[in-house]
Amino acid sequence: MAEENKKIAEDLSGTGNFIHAYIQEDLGENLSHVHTRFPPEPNGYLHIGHAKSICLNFGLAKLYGGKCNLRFDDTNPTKEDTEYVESIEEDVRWLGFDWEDRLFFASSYFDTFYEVALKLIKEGKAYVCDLSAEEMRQYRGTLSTPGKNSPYRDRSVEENLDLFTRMKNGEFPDGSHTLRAKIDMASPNINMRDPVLYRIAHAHHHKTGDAWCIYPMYDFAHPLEDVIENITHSICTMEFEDHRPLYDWVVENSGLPAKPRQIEFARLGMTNTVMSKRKLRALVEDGLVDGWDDPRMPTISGLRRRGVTPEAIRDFCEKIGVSKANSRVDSSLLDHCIRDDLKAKTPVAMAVLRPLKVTITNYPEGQIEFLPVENNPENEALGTREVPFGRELYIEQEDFMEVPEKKFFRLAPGKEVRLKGAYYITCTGVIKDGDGKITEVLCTYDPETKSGSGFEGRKVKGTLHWVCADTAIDAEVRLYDAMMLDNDEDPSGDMIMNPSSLEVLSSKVEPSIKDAKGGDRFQFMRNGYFCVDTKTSTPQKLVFNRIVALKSAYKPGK
RNA sequence: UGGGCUAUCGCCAAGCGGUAAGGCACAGGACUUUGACUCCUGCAUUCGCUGGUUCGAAUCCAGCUAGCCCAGCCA
Repeated sequence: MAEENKKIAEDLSGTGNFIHAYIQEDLGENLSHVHTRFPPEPNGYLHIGHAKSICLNFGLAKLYGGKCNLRFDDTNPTKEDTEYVESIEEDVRWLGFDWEDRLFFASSYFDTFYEVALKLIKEGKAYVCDLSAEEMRQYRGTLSTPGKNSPYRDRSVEENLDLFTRMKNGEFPDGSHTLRAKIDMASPNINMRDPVLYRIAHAHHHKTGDAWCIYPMYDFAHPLEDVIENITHSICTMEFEDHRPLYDWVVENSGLPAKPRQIEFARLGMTNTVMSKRKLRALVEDGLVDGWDDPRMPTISGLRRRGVTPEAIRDFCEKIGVSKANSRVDSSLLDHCIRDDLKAKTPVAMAVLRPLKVTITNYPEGQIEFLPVENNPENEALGTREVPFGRELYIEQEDFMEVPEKKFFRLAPGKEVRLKGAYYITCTGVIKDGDGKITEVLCTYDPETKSGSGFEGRKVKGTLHWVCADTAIDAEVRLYDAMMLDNDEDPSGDMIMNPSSLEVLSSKVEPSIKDAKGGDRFQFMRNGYFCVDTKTSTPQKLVFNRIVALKSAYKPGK
């Protein structure tokens, strides 16, 4: 086994982040396997920051031939709910990870936690404290001054055992007593100043019901959970770095054999969005977004509904790397990963987001012809389809300029462009309404230039997408922009919702996609990637979410 | 002002004493029936600062500076 481990370590030497170095160091010594865990508290929905942790934990386990558990850290019943455990399971599974038969709940270890607490009391390492929350804060001292011992610190083992048992039996009200570790009230690390191990909470737990009225604190429960599950590497975020001495203290004094190693990494920050559970919940509760799965949300469910693939998210998590430095990843990297994943596997269709009517004056009235168009030029396996063409069409409003600016090589009076898969057309005039607004563009087409005919007579600079007016179907298209804009904060320091984060359009799409189902993805040529909304789209009225726009080198007005 | 952590290109991020990987972004160019994709090219004589050790330092040492985290009976 040791040889195998060395082999793995050698194969991986030089790979990426600092965690590998730690693991390889451990593999070289006494570790015969790698066992990690993803331990969310079921008090909210998962977001892309959690995806980073999920990819890290499951990824490391897979890389080293080990295992990764899904464990709910449900030690605070007042904030948790089964709604969240269900959504978390769904999200982790959707992301493509498998915890097999290792789905655990901290709450199922409550008996063991209690036993360890008893052991600590008997060894004089824990005591029941009667200080109120306010008093305890006073006794704790400050960042720069030591705390002082609780007057209850030297109770006898017998008294502590009696009191703790009565706490468990429900004889005391919330807040009246706590069980504390006896460590060092003068420690420069505040976490070591006799931390609370258990508190009283007469609350209903989503798993254990009313069986308990005392609940363990994170600092006591988490290391024990890791020990019980034989976790070798307990990976968490940077803010727990100061807790590591306490983590090790609990492990050491638990009397249990496993010795997990806690490793901290920097949580994900991203531009133009917020990642804090508190702020995301506020957006949902204030009705600023359409729930946790609003397509603008950085939640896994929001990204899923928007049409982002798990592959793209995994690729993103790999590309951002893992380190201990505070960072804020540019959201354009996520956009890139999304496009990169979708470009070859998504069929292309034509949709005109903001329609402008075009009449081909020399094309026979009433005639419709079907033109073959490839579904994805990069992926022949996706085949071709027949797209109807007629005298009346729609093109994109932004593809026409009555007075073209320099470098505008789309349609303009007297200019010729290609209609994708169809013909060259030349603009011969415009029709305006009473306000001078252009309502229709008049063109002629050249039959000789038919797509696929091999016409080489002349080149044209622009190729436009279009849709046949008679056969087009109406669709609602939702364009999303950044949910939050960086540097746009209110006085409280919170970011403000971007007022143009959602734009709803009445669009025209080609008839070939009329049977699209919720979750189906398309590239709308020259526009971006879109996904049929799973919540609101109906066969009568298709609704598309824009997943991400295409890149564009065209800079209007430049 | 106590303790912990971090500092390498606009944004991420490798690097672990032998003379600055990669990705994103950006800028040019080629190609193009998507101004997309793809392909080229460019993009840190320099690693928070200052000293020191060394033939040689982003890497070692010392001192400074800046940012983040910790005073929940939250996780």
